[in-house]
Amino acid sequence: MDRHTEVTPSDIQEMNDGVDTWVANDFSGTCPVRDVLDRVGDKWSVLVVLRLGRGPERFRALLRAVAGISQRMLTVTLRGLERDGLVHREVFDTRPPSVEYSLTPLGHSLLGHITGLANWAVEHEADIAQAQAAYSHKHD
Amino acid sequence: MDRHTEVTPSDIQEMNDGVDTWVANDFSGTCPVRDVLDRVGDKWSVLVVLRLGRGPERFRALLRAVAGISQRMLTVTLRGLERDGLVHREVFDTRPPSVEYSLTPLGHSLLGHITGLANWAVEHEADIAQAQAAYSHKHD
DNA sequence: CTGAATCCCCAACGATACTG
DNA sequence: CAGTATCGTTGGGGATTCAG
Repeated sequence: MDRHTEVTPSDIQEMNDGVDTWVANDFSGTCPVRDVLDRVGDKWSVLVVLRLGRGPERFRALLRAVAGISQRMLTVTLRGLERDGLVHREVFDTRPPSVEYSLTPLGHSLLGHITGLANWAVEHEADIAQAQAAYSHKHD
Repeated sequence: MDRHTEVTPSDIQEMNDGVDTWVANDFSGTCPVRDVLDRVGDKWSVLVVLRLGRGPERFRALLRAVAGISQRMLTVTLRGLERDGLVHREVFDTRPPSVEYSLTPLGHSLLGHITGLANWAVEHEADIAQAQAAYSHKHD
């Protein structure tokens, strides 16, 4: 099996301990998962991508749609996503100016996975709350 | 469609703008996705869960396995995951003491999704780098 | 070996005000 | 409307030390 091609759960189970280099190792170099996490793992990127998964949207609409995000952070987040090629920015020369953001094909390819995460979050909301309660109980 | 049951990409496309409350909205309450992000969206949780997806592992082994994590952060991260019911902690009364960490069923259910993310990261490593290069070029 | 406690710093983030 | 600029805060997390 060649690394940097595909990683399935079963592959992971099969990998040997000796020279595994795909993730979570102290190899000298960079870990692609670490990179993505540093990038998309911030406070807002996932929520913005998730929202744009519904379709293109303008700045102000996004600002209203994403709960709690500030104007500044929306700008910063969108710039980051644009820079990484996940989001496309299109300026319409109107008055007043309007800018539309949309997912690129790359962004869409990510959307599927984080949608899965979102589903998981909704589905297991209760389980986590319950686990927390049990934990608190065990530790006074 | 009832919220808090299942969210598929197609569902997302179909949702109306009026009273959508599943995510990324300024509704008065809590967003499950926001919650999970605050929890698992930290610097290390995903990598630790990913690693434990390969099988149970002891503290010291995890410390070596997860690139760059400090002793303190491994402890903190594991506590958080344990508290949320994603990780099980088992103490063996030996000398010296040994503690084994493993994924709970809930943790395994999450594993699938973040493995998908890991795959995506590996697969699109190059695309992102290329997008970044193009972006830097366009903006001097 | 596992892990708690302490100290400290910096980068991420929020609020606000200003511009084209 | 869509940003940019500036400032202040905070808490995440790294290094280190101590303990069972």
